[in-house]
Amino acid sequence: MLSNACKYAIRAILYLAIHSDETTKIGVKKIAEELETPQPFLAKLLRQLTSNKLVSSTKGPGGGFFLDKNNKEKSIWDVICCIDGTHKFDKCFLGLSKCSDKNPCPVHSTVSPFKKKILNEFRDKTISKLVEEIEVEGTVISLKGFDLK
Amino acid sequence: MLSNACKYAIRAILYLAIHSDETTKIGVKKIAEELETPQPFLAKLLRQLTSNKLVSSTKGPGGGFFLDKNNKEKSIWDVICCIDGTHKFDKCFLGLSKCSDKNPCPVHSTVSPFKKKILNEFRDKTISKLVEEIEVEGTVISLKGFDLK
DNA sequence: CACAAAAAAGACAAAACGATCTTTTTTATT
DNA sequence: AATAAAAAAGATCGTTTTGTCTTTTTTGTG
Repeated sequence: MLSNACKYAIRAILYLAIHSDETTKIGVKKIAEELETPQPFLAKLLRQLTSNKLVSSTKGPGGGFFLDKNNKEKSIWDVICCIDGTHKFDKCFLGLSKCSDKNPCPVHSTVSPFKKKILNEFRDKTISKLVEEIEVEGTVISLKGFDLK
Repeated sequence: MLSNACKYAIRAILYLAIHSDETTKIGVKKIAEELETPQPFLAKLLRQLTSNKLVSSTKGPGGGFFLDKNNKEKSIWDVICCIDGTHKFDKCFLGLSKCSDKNPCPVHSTVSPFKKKILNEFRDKTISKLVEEIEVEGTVISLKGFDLK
């Protein structure tokens, strides 16, 4: 479905959304440990996210990554577009370039409704809203080891 | 979502389901041309499908690939398992190994219902049933060039 | 200022995926 | 028996993805 890179990126953003803010910055090392992801690889992804304004960062001692207000108004969809590209969800399930609602492939009617719904959910919900829901529902989870908090 | 290999394989099976039977066998060359897929690559995939009993074949002049009755009772899901592996649809969207209904990741509730439904559709519907539906609905499409028939 | 902590940048390596090419085996036909 | 058509088998190659490593830049602190 998504690339590894994209999965790491989403988890990192959610981690930052929960644990960081303008005054609490977090270094790659810490993030990679908590998420159990390869550290240098994650560093590269964070750079990409930073240069696309999805994450903020400061250098030097006490520096690190964090989400500011603008960053928290972004969506999961923005992250997917940034890492995996825009066409992750609009491509035909069977890879046919001309598949569409009007000219459907044999599985279009099965797959298309779900893709549309998921796309909408990911596109319309901000990171901050998503984190809020997670916390309200009590389903907050440490992304490390995956234990309930 | 699916690998290229798997997309080619599904299209090839559907093509064979529509155009072949025990007495009408089709060679790789023809199939690859019709589906506009790389020929040697498709040949390798057809071998894999054949050795897994999803497709039948005979060698020699007049030989080729076709679907027999058993083959037509298989499902799209069988094809996906054969080419991309069993875990294509049961893995967590964020790649977390321990994600489940009881221990959900932050996007589990969004993604999970859709994955389950699609999985069921692909698993429960036989190739022959699928082709039947396609033909009844009049949405039969040549997989080449993707024009309505 | 010197130092150390951190991100930024980019070169490099390994594995998976996509695709091609050549050779071998089987088999129908003449 | 010879030939040719077809799948089977497997060696090879290029690209993308995944991941590591080293160097540079920035910046806060003693």
